[in-house]
Amino acid sequence: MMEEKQAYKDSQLYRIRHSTAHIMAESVLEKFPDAKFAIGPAIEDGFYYDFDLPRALTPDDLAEIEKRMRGLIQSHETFERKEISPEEAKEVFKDQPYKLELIEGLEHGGLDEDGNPTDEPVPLSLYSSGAFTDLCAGPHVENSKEINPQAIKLLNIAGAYWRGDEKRPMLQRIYGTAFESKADLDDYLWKIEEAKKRDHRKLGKELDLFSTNDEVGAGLVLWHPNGAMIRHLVERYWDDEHLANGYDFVYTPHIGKSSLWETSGHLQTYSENMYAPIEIEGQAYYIKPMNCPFHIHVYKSGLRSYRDLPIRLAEKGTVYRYERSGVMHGLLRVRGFTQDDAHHFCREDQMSAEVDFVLDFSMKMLQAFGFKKIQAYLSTMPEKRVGEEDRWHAAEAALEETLKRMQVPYEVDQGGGAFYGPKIDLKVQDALGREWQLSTIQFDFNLPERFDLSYIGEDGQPHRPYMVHRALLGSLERFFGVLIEHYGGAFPVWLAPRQVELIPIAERHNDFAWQVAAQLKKAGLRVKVNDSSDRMNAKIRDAQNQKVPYMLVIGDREVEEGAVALRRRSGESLPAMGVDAFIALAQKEVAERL
RNA sequence: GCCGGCGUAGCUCAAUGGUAGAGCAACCGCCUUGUAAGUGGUAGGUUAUGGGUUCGAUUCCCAUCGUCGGCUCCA
Repeated sequence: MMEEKQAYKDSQLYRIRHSTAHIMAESVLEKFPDAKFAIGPAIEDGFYYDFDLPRALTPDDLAEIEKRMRGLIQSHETFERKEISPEEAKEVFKDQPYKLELIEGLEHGGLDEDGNPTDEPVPLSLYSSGAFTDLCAGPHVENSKEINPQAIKLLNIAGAYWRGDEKRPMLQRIYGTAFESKADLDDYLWKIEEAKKRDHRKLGKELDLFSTNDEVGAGLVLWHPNGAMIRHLVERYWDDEHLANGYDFVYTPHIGKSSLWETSGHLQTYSENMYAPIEIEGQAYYIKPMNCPFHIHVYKSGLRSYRDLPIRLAEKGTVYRYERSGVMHGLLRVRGFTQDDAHHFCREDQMSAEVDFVLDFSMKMLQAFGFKKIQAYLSTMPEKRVGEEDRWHAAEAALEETLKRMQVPYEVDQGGGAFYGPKIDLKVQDALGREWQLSTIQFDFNLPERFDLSYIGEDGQPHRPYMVHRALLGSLERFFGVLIEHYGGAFPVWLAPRQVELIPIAERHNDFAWQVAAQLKKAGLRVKVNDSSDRMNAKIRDAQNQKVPYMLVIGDREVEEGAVALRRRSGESLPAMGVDAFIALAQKEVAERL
């Protein structure tokens, strides 16, 4: 991954994108001579440039700028590099406050153009192309004729804080992209279109899976019967697997007294994300943003022996967190959600086996839902932290050794751990190659201290257990959103809310259809009979749009033979088969989770 | 929270400073059908909410709520 990023930075595509950003800035400056410009790097799928402009941009502006860019590209501008001193640079950019700030930073080895800290003063360079000169380290193309004017596209306008700091001015950011060929651009735009078709918010409506509602409140999800059926199936599988793997289930309340959250430290460090307290009988109660303190109290409810460990307490715990109004996004970022949470308590000598177990278990769980490509991220000890250093190192070693042993591809984020412990996050890749973080496995050196957790060791003395938080699916809401997009709404048979749609051709076939439906239901299949007076074609279209995996057409032939004619949602039609044969086929595919 | 856009029937969308229209869906019929939309009719809206400007606001202005694209945040 790291190598890939470096390779991209060295590539011609990167130079094309970065240079296209400059061309864009040139055309924006032509249109708004007083524009102040900030930074304009190439990014993963394109580029952007931030401007401080006298008025808000409109989509029409974008079209106009894009058109002008093509003209500039075709005028074959050369990109010329020049090294200069900070003093010269300040003179060149005397009317550009953002550039002056960058120069200051570079001069003193503060931050570079990407906002990364640099230790030493960086040599300054200018790149000039056409009428535009920018403070820029490059690299660029030599001439704009290397840019294909048919392979550029401006995508959208958005607000962005100067240097990502919400206390600084809000600038206007134009996102765009560029490719080497028109075909590559078209592929990319196709992928964006495809992603729109799979958008879980759109599919959630079309397939009647879930909704949110003004009156209920933002970020609070209503699961409709279809979505709730899928959730039920996910939960049922999750329950079975947990029970088979040494977990104990617990149920805990949704609110707890303020003293609980003081002990846990959440009131001191997490209150910004917590809902306001509920006062009753002179006590303040808080809605839980996390399940941990409750699980810890289950642990603490009795004296624990080293023989009792490991203890694995699991709960699909619903939590509420205040999220700022602008950050909610469908099911992926909400205010009320259910974590598939568990806390492991173990001895030091069990830690390695426990980490092995939980990583293996996570991977199997994710794979069961069709996510085959999984990438791990290991985050280690940060500067600001609690807990003894040797415990940190022991935990990090256990995590990393497990990743190696299980040959899971991983990246290390040095110093990226939470203040309370190191962690592994797992990201899955979906059908379009997008990454989504689902699982997290985190050590905690904070709460066991705060709640004074202990177990009695072989030596008769109390010892502090190691504690691990983990969520495998993350939250059921987020997981559902990712699942919808991964399958594009065409859920595998075992998860499809409706597995079979029976399609009688004429009214006289309805009775037989109902008989078949009864048989299928008995066999555990989820079935609907479409006995409306619609034409068969319309019924097929409807079932197809609802992405029902099996459509069973029933006409005179089928009634006579006691058979059904299977059409799959792939469009494949099979010759008529007996009802038992269909049940066997469906049950096999359900068992295989196809 | 911030910048910008948007909010009209269940859904997808149209229209206008003089109290709104289509397609699909729904409902009632007719048709009885062989692998992606048969057909006629009926009903459905305080144009998100609250305030303001105006003789008159759904349209213009303000606020609130929701939502979209980003930023920021993501213990």
